[in-house]
Amino acid sequence: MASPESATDETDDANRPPAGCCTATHDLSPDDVAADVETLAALGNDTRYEALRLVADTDGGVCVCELEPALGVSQGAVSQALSRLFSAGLVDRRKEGRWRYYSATERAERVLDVLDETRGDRDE
Amino acid sequence: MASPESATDETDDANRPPAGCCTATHDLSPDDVAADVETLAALGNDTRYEALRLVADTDGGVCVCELEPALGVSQGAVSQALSRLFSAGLVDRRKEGRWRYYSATERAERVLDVLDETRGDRDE
DNA sequence: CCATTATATTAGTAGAAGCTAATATTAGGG
DNA sequence: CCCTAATATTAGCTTCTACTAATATAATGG
Repeated sequence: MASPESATDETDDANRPPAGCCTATHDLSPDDVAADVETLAALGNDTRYEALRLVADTDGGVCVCELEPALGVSQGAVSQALSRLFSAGLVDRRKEGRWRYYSATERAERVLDVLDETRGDRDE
Repeated sequence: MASPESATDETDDANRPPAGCCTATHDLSPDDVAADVETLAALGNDTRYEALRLVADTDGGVCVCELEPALGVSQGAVSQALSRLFSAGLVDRRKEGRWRYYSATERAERVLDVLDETRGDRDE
């Protein structure tokens, strides 16, 4: 935990890693980080990921009842999954009669595309 | 739960949602789904997300000791975070002397880029 | 060899997540 | 109005997560 950047002593030279060391930082605001993490966490779950895939594959939008059999969880769970995707900005919803149709947002489509394009890249 | 696709009765017409209804499917193998979900779940956590951002922002690679102060968790936790990112295919690692350097994979860079490009898109 | 440093691993635990089942809400049609 | 169907919400429970603290492993240098 000595993280050699110590100006305390110049004598030891082999004790310091090459790169511009210590306490790296990035330039994202806490809000941006939170938004990204929420987006990713929302998708990092089988039920929600599959739900989004199904939603994204359908043009007109999908209603909850269509997803229930495909996802194999209860109606309540499907509704919860879609709500979470919605608040993460990954789906839009539109009400029509007694149904509610969900469709993927641009952000969602882009993320899914990148996953498709880079899947199987075991390292670069 | 009646998911109107029932050929049982033609009489009710208002009872059926417009789109090609029921039991949507996608065309990904279970392994692909699992890989994607693991990738996303690995990133859907503050510590690991920040760790990847820091790793991705540094050219030569970052060693564990540099991340510990920035992430504000214990050394063990940093190591666990990086291990998880590694097995999710989001970082590569290289050993050098007594340090281990981590760097972001192509998949990781692409995902981060998409997040940057689409952040703030509230729908569309 | 022994001490030290960097990282990994393990056990234990507090808290979060995700499900089901039950109940509430909203909309349409006799 | 009341009944039914689609979806949302809530409570409760169980399983998983992510951490800390402690310990193990590897590499370097006296």
